[in-house]
Amino acid sequence: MQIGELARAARCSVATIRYYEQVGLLPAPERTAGNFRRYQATHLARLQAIRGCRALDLSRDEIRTLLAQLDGAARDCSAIDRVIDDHLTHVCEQIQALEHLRAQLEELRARCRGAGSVETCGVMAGLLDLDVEVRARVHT
Amino acid sequence: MQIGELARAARCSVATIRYYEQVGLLPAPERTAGNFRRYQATHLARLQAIRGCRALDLSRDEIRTLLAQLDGAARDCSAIDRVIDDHLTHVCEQIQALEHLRAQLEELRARCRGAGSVETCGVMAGLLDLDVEVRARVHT
DNA sequence: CTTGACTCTACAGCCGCTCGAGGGTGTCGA
DNA sequence: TCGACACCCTCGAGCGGCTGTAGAGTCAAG
Repeated sequence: MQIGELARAARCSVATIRYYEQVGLLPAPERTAGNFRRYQATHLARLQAIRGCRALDLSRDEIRTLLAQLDGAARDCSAIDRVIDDHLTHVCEQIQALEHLRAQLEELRARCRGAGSVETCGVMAGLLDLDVEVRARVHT
Repeated sequence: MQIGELARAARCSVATIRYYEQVGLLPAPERTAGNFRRYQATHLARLQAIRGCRALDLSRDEIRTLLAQLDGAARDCSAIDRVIDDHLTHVCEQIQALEHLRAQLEELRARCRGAGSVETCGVMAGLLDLDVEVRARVHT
């Protein structure tokens, strides 16, 4: 199986696969005589797991932790659970931050409501009053 | 007012201010004889507006659009409203994507529930089944 | 022998900063 | 006059998770 076929099977781009190899998520496969990567079924399974993790928005490091548990034949799954739990907490925090953001945006938009001019609009003025401390850190 | 004082007033870092200047959000101020930046009150107002926008997670380009409206002495505020509306829509989409993510994570975590070993845990197996197509594009 | 689909490496770019190195400036007190 | 110290300067690299480009090589079919 060469890289394009693997990419189609895992529904990701060829560049993404090479990137995963580069950062050590996907093991480097054997090469053909012409230096093409040749993948086995195990690679597809691992790539699908990685894509699943990314679909859950897990970071590179979190994914590495999970994969290491698989590889290490760990006796219990507590480390796996911890990664999932931590990430769940993180996702909930992000949701809360975004809800806060939405409320602020709605409040801001309400300040305009048909005011014609920039001066009377109140949106730009409202920007100055925002509580920058309670910054919604959406991207982490 | 030099850069450190401005940074304290706007509650951001000195490096951030230099970055905003570099990318054209904040106009380059005058310099002292010793090549230090010297800011006026107008710079603080503009910086606070930028920080307000960032607190709402507006992008560089969205902020540029808003600031251009301010600078251009535009007659009506429809462009401003459009930026806010579009961003609000975007934030709502992000929230929905994250809710979907949370549901998936909770479902995944439920698969373990005290299974001791990695093999019987079901979490790793669950990763393979995730609908990668409906990928929650949280970061845009 | 050529065409065309595929592959290779290496590097730059995106965003919104943040940090570090290696220097200069300006105001104190001793 | 010297040194200590806080502040400032520029330049360049780094983060994550890719994406895109350039320029070259591989391989099967016609």
